Amino acid sequence: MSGKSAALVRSPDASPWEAPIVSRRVADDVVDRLVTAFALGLYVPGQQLPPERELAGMLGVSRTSIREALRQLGEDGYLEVRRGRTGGTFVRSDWGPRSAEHVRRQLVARWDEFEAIFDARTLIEPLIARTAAERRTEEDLGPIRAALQDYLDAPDHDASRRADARLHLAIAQATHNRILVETSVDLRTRIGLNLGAEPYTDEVRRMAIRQHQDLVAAVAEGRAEDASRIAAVHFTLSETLMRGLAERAGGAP
Amino acid sequence: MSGKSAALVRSPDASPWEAPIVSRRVADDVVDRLVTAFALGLYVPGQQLPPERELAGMLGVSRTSIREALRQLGEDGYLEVRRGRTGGTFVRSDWGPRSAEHVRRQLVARWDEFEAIFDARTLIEPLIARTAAERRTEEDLGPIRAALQDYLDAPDHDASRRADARLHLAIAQATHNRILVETSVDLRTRIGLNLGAEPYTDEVRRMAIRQHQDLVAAVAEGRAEDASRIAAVHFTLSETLMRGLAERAGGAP
DNA sequence: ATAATTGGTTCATGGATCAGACCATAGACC
DNA sequence: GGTCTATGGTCTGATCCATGAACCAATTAT
Repeated sequence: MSGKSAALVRSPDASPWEAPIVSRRVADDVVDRLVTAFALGLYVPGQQLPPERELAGMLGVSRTSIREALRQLGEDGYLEVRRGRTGGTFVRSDWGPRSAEHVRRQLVARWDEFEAIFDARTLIEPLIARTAAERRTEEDLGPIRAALQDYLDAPDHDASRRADARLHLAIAQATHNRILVETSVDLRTRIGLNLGAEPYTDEVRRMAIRQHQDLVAAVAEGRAEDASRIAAVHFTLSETLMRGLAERAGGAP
Repeated sequence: MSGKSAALVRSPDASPWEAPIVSRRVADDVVDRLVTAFALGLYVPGQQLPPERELAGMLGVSRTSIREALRQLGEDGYLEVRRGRTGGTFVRSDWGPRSAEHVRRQLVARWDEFEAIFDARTLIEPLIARTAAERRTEEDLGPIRAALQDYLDAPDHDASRRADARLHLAIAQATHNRILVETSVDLRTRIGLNLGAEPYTDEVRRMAIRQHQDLVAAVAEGRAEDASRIAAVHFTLSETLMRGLAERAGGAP
């Protein structure tokens, strides 16, 4: 079967089925779960994670594996542990690749991945927004508006990121399609994995607030084309910001 | 952390992060790879798989794991083995759920999954077609046209399915985005996993031929909107066929 | 007949994972 | 101040998974 046709496997190769299989360890899955939770804003910096024994029970794995996962996350600077009676594992407030050098290396190493993710996102998120506008029910609007309000009220960057994640998640869920929700979460998580945080300035925040308001209004009123267009602009802004960050960090080719 | 807000987790729930982690075995990954290869038409019924030792080398796993995977696929009736010098493992010509009863059970069990997959497909594939029409280069057109020709020349159902898979893969690759390619392949594979084969009649084939020709023309000429529209119709047809099959099998609710 | 190619089987080894026990720390609580 | 308790830190033995290698069995090319 090495005679796979050259026509079939081309440059953006779809993971050729003969690629080596890497056996994933349980701890790696735990790491992915936790990073996803962080990216979704389920844990904010400073917040305490459940005790290791409880995490083990929740995820159905041994404490050994939980500890290995926490060790990895700790190495990357995502976590901080305190011992003693009120101790525990806490999310660091400056999590993610910390030094500029670290950012640069991350970006260079994963630049291709990066391009693909952002590209896919600016294509798929408008589709999600359009579909949400077409399908949203009254019950969908509650979580969406709540997340928007939280976003407007967010006192700091972290709260803002968290509300942003919840808002886009709620919109994705308004499509009533599990696969679209998963895709959206997956893209967001991959970006979180690669970077940690988007750049953030007051001007950016003002633009994002306006876009979020417009997007929610379009979805609520069922203006599908508007929702699609606004989402396209919104995620293009996000992409531009990240590219700027990458170029300032010297990571862009 | 059980206090996750009710607003955040709703009916099409995006795999709650606390769900138990299932440790995947290597053999299961091998099974997935092989089924994907089948769904992509890389192996046609009657064709011989590489020897176990060679598969082990290709996938970077032990022969033990390969054998376990082949055992599973054999149990499900996908494979047939012959011993001796010219022996080997062969793809069965009637693979997939074989009896109508089997189909019905499959459909009932996975009906929700099913709905979501088809729904996502009719949303995402037009996006892929549109993007392919916008971005395709001259080099992309070769594989696309070759696959279309193979589809037109296909002497039987199996060859037709194989060419169909290659055609849509080639179009997805013309988007030059790895994630879109993966998504398309993933959706196709999931459908293959759930069903094995689509219904197939001469009339369906005539319609599909026309749609494929139109789709390729639209992509080749860069008519993005046309490509999107044609893809929407095409995959809606596919969905309708499957629903019909499901209802005749008594599986639809 | 013999050699070659393939699947079928067995075994020893190392690593991953688990369950459980126990230790160490530091703050709560009396 | 002393004790209790909730937490992280460490260790051990058992079990299961995956590997690599050797060898057996069947079948056919030569």
